Amino acid sequence: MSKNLVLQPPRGTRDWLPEEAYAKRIVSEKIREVFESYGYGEVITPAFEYLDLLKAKAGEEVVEQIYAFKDKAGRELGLRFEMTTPIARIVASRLDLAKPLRFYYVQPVWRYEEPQRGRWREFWQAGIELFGISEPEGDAEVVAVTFDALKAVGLKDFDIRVNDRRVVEDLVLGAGIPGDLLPSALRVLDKMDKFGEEYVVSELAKLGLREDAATSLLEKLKSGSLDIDTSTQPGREGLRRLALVVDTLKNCYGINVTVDYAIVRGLGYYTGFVFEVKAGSSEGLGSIAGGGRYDDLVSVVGGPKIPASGMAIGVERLLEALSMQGALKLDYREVDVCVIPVKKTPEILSEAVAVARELRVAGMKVVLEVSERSLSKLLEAASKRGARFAIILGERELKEGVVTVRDLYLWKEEKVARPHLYEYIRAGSST
RNA sequence: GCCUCGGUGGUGUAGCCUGGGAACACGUCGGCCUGUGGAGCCGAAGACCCCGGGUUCAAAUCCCGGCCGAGGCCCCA
Repeated sequence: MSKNLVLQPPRGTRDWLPEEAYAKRIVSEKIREVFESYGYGEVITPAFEYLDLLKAKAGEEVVEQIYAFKDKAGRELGLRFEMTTPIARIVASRLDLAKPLRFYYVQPVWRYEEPQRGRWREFWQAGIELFGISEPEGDAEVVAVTFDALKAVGLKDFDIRVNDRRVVEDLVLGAGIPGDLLPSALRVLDKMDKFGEEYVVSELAKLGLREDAATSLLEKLKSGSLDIDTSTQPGREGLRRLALVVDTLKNCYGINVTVDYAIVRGLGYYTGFVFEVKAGSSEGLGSIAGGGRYDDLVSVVGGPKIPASGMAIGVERLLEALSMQGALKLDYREVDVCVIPVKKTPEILSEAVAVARELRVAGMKVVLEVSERSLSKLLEAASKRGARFAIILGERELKEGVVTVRDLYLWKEEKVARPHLYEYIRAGSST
């Protein structure tokens, strides 16, 4: 063994110890239940894909974040940086599957970025994709699933912000910004919350927008009103659909969302509706979840044009937000019962194994203590590990056909006849 | 790509400014106590103070370079 090995996990990755892994699993399971309750089915795809596929519809910036490599046969591959493109591949290639399709996943993805709070190079996404529904009601369903999933895990005061790209684009172009500067303008507008109106106006001036035009543009954007003037056909369409999504959510699902024209979202494949979720009291974490409509992706990947809408929850961010809110209360216990043979004679040991097996079969977590330490040390260890009971087994017990059950919480112990052991422990566990 | 901070036993830290004995907590192991004192007390093991160079009689400490990490900007889950 070399002494020089780096024992930390690589930058941007992490280990999950039992308690953390448990929290992640519980949260993931609650999310899955919500996804499945809406009729979504799980899909699992490879960690790596052909590089060309991943590049197909990603912005240039995202392409640079792909972990790319060649396999031994020279194939150009890359680790998936999100799940939507791989799933679009499935949909594009499996035209035999009847639409609409409802898929979900809980999987790790990889991006070569500079790590920060809530930003990892390997992270988990839990998301859904809805293919074959072009109506705004599909977008509303996606938002509703997101809402229910976040509620199910106990996230408090989160805010869902919705937008349609075409509306902002319409307004920005209408204000007089040339088409080629649109991306820069959108980026500037996104800074509204962070740097304030004055900053945005001055930045827009650099893009050639007069101050009064910029101010009136900001007025419209800030209003979050669905009753604004649009100048283009796509803009009108976007506005109409956005209003429908908001209405459906409010009137049918009872979910209130905020219209925020600054939400644009980075991934290049969104074609209209977009949304984002941020949680209260989790500043600096970025968005917990996000999604939108991507009607072109399946065709870009080589399939027919199939409308689609989807979203992803950042599992690590969700966990961190939950723990910041103090909403991550889990009763984690690794061990329920510790079986301690006093001496390791064959008779005692086989009785200990039998006792442990009996309780394990009944669904309890049982450690059979086999290390050579004094009884008091072993009791101490069992207690620290969080076990509720210690079962002490030696010659005396064997002779009498009983076991000594020590309640490590109540500091009591009692001899219990073998046939009543499980009953005794089960009764004690629930107090 | 830019910026800030950091790297000291297994883990988390103090010490660094104002250079000279490497400390504390937890953890581990043991003794008091070879079938029940989970507490407590006592003890032990465990660190070439990230690497390399420089300054100095003397460097964990000051200086330079590198490597690694955590955050911020950008962007994003």
